[in-house]
Amino acid sequence: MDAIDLSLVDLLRSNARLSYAELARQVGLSAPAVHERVGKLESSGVVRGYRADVEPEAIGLGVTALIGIVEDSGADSDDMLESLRVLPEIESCYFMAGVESFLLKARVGTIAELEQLIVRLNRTPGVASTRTAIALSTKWENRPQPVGPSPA
Amino acid sequence: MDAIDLSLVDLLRSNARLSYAELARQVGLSAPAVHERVGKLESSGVVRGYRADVEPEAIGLGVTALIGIVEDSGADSDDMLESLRVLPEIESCYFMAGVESFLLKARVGTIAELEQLIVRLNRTPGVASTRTAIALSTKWENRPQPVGPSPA
DNA sequence: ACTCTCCGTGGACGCCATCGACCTGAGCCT
DNA sequence: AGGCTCAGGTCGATGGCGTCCACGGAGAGT
Repeated sequence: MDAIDLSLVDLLRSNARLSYAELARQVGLSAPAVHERVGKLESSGVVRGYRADVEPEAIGLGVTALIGIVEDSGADSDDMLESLRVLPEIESCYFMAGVESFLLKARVGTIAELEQLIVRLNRTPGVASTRTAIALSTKWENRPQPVGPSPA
Repeated sequence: MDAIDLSLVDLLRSNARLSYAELARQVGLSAPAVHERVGKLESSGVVRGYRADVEPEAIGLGVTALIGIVEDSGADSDDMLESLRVLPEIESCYFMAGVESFLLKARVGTIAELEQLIVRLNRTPGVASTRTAIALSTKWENRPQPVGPSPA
């Protein structure tokens, strides 16, 4: 993980479809060298994948909610995690410090679907209670913060 | 936005570096047709960009926090938004229903940096108070939920 | 029926991805 | 010091891909 790797990561975080040739020009190496470096970043797990960033409303996911979950005392967090993992609406899942053990970001199409999701969550073994906050609008999301040296 | 567009979006959400040729094979069109469709999805704003999904710890961003912000009565939300937007640590920003007008997801390297961020936030005009919850671990994040027809 | 438009196909051409062979410098052992 | 070894780079070649263009068919409107 040297400065060139950081630059590559930065470049790919801002545009994952850059060609190896273009990456090579940006960092001052040859295309095969960049190809090998990116391959290593992928297989070492630094780069987990490449995602298109899609306007959620356009694909029928206009409702965003953040849901805190309080666990039953004595509940098994791992079992709960498995129950949460199978719910596709839960896009993100954080294990938190505080009363609420988990915080979920969920995305659904309608308020009715959100209601169903909350009901399902409250029925899940180990869940003592949930607290839902609805996002009225998303100002921005997953903005990549530059981390490398300032653009080489 | 027909079924083929949805498939393309799904494919690109799970792997943004698929070639047009490969996309074409998956959806049963020719490469130029796919090229044009994806171009339209981009220029119409359905596809906002392509991001590499990077392990945050690997780039020195090991601390994730969620911060709720209560606004001063009479504060101008737009001015506040501009103040928030310039803070690179704030990866996501939602305008919420409830007492806390904004919910931020911030990522920093150390607890000390988080402290600085919180201090800065509390000094920002229009901010009445903040409430910070620290994520002990991220179980998963930005998992794309399939939305199209089941894989054609 | 004619035509306009949209959206696709097929062909062509230059660039890119990717492989293999070779080069160079750092570190280390004898 | 000399030389081995390995990591990590460049260079060159080739097959596939991206992308431009001209062309064609289906459906709607007049």
